[in-house]
Amino acid sequence: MKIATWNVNSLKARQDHLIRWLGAFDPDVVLLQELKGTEDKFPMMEVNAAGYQAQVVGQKTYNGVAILSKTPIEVTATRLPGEEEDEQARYVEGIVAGVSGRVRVGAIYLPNGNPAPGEKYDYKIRWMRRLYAHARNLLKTEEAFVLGGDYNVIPEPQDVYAPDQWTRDALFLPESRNALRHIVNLGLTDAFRAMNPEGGRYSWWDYRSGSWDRDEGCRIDHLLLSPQAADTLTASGIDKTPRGWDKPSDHTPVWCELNI
DNA sequence: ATGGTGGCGGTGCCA
Repeated sequence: MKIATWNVNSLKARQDHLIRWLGAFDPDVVLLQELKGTEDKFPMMEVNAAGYQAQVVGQKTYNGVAILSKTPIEVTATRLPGEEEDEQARYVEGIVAGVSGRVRVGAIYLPNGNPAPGEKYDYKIRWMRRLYAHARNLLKTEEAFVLGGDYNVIPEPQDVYAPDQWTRDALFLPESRNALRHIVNLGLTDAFRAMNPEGGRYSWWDYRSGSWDRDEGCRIDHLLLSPQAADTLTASGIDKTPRGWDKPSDHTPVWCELNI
């Protein structure tokens, strides 16, 4: 089972890229972020025609997440628990069936948090604490799950070009990295890092300053696996192809393969 | 050096 995550930076602007990439890469499950539209704007007919069912949590202009799957999706959550007044569309979770078992998948769009310090950074850290609590609860099920998405956190210096330029950024502040490590230390596996020990591999490149052409990016899109999912991990990678297409998203898909 | 680019929506906000 191939599971991928991709921040498309507007599905309206990236619909053709999504359909093209689904056909080329043939994933079983895709976790999408930054749809930047409400549910009624989702191109359900085109996604269905490509062979996928979809569960969408949308929002006007900002955020928006979705799960795409070749097999039916049993939705288990449409928001991250822990802050009832949080209206931002940043989480959707469901259970999908594989050949030999089932896996729970969560699509995550973690707050950017800039500028830091400030209200937006406080929201980011609160959101990460909520994710920690939710992951801890999910682990009690002792089932296979994948929490994947745009985490907006650079885990280590080897995951960013010129880390010294990012020391004041919300994506690389010690408190952000500590909060992510706290979540991983519950017993989760960063799929890409587990299968690719080398640094200098990125999932996002700024539109500005020729970052893509210079390969100056950072790795902020992650697939975190429960122990039961990690036990079935056979491969993981970053598909840089769509980032090189005309009018691309600034992110490119990160994927893992599970024997489920 | 405080920009640089892109999406949304039709102005500034967000990333």
